[in-house]
Amino acid sequence: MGISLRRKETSERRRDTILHAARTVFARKGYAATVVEDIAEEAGIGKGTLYLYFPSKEQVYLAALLEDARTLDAESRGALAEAPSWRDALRRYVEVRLSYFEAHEDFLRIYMTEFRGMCMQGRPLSAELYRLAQDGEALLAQRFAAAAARGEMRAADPELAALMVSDVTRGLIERRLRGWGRPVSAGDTAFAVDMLCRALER
Amino acid sequence: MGISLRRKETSERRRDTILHAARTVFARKGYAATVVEDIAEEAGIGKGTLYLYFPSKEQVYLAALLEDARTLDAESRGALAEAPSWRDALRRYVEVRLSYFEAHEDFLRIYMTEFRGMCMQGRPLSAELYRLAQDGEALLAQRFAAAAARGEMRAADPELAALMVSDVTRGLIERRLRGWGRPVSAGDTAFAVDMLCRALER
DNA sequence: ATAATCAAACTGACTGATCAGTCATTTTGC
DNA sequence: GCAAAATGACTGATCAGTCAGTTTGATTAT
Repeated sequence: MGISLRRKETSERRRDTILHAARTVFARKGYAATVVEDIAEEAGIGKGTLYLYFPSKEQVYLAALLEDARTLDAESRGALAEAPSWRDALRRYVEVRLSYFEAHEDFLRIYMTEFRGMCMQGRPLSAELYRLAQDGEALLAQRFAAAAARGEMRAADPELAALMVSDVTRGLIERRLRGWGRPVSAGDTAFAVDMLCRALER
Repeated sequence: MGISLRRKETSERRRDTILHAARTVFARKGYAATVVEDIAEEAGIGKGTLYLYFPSKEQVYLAALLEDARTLDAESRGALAEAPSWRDALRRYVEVRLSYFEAHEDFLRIYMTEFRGMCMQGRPLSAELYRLAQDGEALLAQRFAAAAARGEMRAADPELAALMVSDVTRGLIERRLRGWGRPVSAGDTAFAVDMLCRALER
């Protein structure tokens, strides 16, 4: 019993090690160019061992994404819960996402590049990932709807408003990543938030 | 001479056939999953023949994108040139891009999925494609700057404003493509344009 | 304390499949 | 009759996933 527990611990730690390595390598080389052995090497284990923890390359990839997606979702929820007004909610939403992606550039890089592409290829990948990807927007939409109902902001289509906020945020993030085009500064973020607030003002 | 001219004509037509086929197949299966033979088959030629017209799979891919990117750029320019006010420019910009992508879903699918991913992988692909991808936004930014200088709209950062318009447009397009999430209607587009105008009003 | 045992964990050489690009040969149409 | 165009079988490289063999370390026997 004590034994099996210790076993479980080290086994989970190893799983994490693999996921961490996978994020690093996938982020650096992209999904297609990453070879499973690269991940194993980065994790300091043999290729065969990796397959004891995950059934396929794709599952490693999705698991790496999922973990981060869950954390980001939790942080988004926290930020929105604390926001007193819809303006605060909007600002926090943008800020929390920008800072999360800044602190987890690996995740960002993977998410932005391949996952979205895979999504659009229509391949059914992970129901939970799809859900998490939408939950952030849905949460913001709820806040907007409540505020609109209270007459605090423009009443038209809170859902689409949330989607717009989300799109602008994604734009800010992507532009920070991309090697070309205008890099986005902190001031730009404030400006974008301000513009979005204006658009939604009563 | 007459001969070489006719040769040139058919040769260019064949090139176009290949590009057309490539768009279809890349759009359906994605870059990685597409096999060069698929493209050749779709074009009704042998694989070897394809390599007489293009040096590599990647170059076929980029050429297919480039052609559409040029057309889209031209249409965007036309639309913006005719717009009397900055509001019209904004609306037309969104509309022309949405309708272009709607009429060329293949292009859209390729562009949205793989090209942007490749960009973010930092691989140097095609200077002209990079330029074209930015030109649309730059043009809109110019219009905004001129309008702002004339005091017709809010004077703050026309460039970032154009980026935001571009991001929202992209969001509308992507949501129309993706199999999940809220599908975007024509009314949504009008709403988004309206919101963006409000954000930029004096 | 030390050795023997054994199952679970680990490993990396191997396999089968895939595919970009080539080139010796065939076809076309002038 | 011939040069340009077209072809598709072939090659070499790559890689996901497997599995026969090795290591580890906990447990039991001496």
